[in-house]
Amino acid sequence: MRADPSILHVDLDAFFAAVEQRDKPSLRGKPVVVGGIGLRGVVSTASYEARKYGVRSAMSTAEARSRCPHAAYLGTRFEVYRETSQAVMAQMRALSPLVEPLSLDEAFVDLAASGLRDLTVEDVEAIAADLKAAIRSATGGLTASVGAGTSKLIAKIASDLDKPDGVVVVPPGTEAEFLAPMQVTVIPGVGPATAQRLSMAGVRTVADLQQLAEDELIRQVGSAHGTSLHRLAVAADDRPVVSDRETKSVSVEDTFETDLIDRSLLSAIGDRMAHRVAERLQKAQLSGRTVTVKTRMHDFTTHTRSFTLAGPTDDPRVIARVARRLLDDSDISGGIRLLGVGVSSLADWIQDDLFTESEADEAALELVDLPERPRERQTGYYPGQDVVHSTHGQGWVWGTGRGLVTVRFETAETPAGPVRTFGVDDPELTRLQRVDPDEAPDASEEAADAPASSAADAPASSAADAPASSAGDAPASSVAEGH
DNA sequence: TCTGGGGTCCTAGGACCC
DNA sequence: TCTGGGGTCCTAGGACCC
Repeated sequence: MRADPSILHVDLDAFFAAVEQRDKPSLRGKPVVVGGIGLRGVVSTASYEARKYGVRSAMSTAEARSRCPHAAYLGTRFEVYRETSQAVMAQMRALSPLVEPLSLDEAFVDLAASGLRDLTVEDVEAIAADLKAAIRSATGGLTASVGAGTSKLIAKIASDLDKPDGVVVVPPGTEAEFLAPMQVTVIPGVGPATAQRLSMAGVRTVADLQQLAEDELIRQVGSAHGTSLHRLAVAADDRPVVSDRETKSVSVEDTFETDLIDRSLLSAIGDRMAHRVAERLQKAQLSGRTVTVKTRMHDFTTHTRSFTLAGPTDDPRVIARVARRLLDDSDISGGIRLLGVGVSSLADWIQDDLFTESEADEAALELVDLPERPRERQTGYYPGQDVVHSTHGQGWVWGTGRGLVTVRFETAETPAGPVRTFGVDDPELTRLQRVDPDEAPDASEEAADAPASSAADAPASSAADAPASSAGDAPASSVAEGH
């Protein structure tokens, strides 16, 4: 823990609504609500005038309308908010090179990184006032609230205490007593579920939390959360300010005005979402291995289905086909209110780097053209030279056409003895690679051990639990086009 | 008046490997 | 005929944040 209050938390006041009021003078001084304006919309930001009527973030727009019918209801204009946010972040970076944005309207600034030493409370108050003025002039009049202290936790909580347009600097050494009288929910990470559990243990304020033994806390809320809460309760927080945090996932989702039940319509929507995700991956020079489809039922229960590819991709067709298959595996009877497509397990290099541009890989791997494309859930035994090195947890990558498929081998017991079978598991990859069977020792063993058997008479049983293939509707050759 | 869209992190079970 | 423990990866779900 540092000795001076050199961590700032800057929070723009009612950001989206303030930008709208800045750009439309007629809205100034009036209640403004920004967010989803459709039937199922929710409020992103309410101006302070609208908050007087009880309108809050995350409230359904329908409820907001009933509380404040005369407010202006506006959809979001993210491009404008992003632009304005960048202007604000630039002001912070002029103050210190170490700025950690948390969202468009919030960031930590570490003053220690700019070489400032032995800052007093008064020093920091002056710096905060200057920063607020700089933000105001750079944004055409937006106000910010600033909190400062010896840690992120204290700075973050402090910025909330004098909103809007305030500055609160917590003197070093007073942190634990500063927190003690507050509700536990002021600690970021303590939401309704955790608060409920804590309250059952008699904990409502941070002072209560300070009294609770760590092992008891861990029993209530789990290991990771318990350990960190036990420390945060006494303001023990040495988390550094980190700029440039890595993106972990990219996703697109949409809530429909009415629940949708038509599979072909949902598939088409999923395709478009996959393309938007791919576009954003490409723009960010990212690619990922895990494709996830999210569905939300009429009763708001939410399900995810995911599939991890052998290698990362940013190809819209690959993402779309995996998503389509995952959606096919999802229960949508009764209709769904939301569909989402996401990609995670991100790499900061793209598929082509791995599969076609790596000299080292070229030596061991070669593209293989095979005469037939896979039939759906094809089963059978194939000799060693067609079995290629596994890049997937289970099974083998085996080539067909110009696509790359992952097949899962399993042993099925038949009256004639054990037979190796496989299910086409993943026709979504875009490259076929083959290695010398000698370099895939398990593969050649399989080839030597398994009795020969044609595709026709091998049982499909064990292949049936592999995810359904969409090879039938997607010739593998088309998958590879464009590479 | 029902509950957005974009994320992050954690947990838990099963498979698999050593 | 029984019995390990640890580590990693994958999948699904949940809490939380702005």
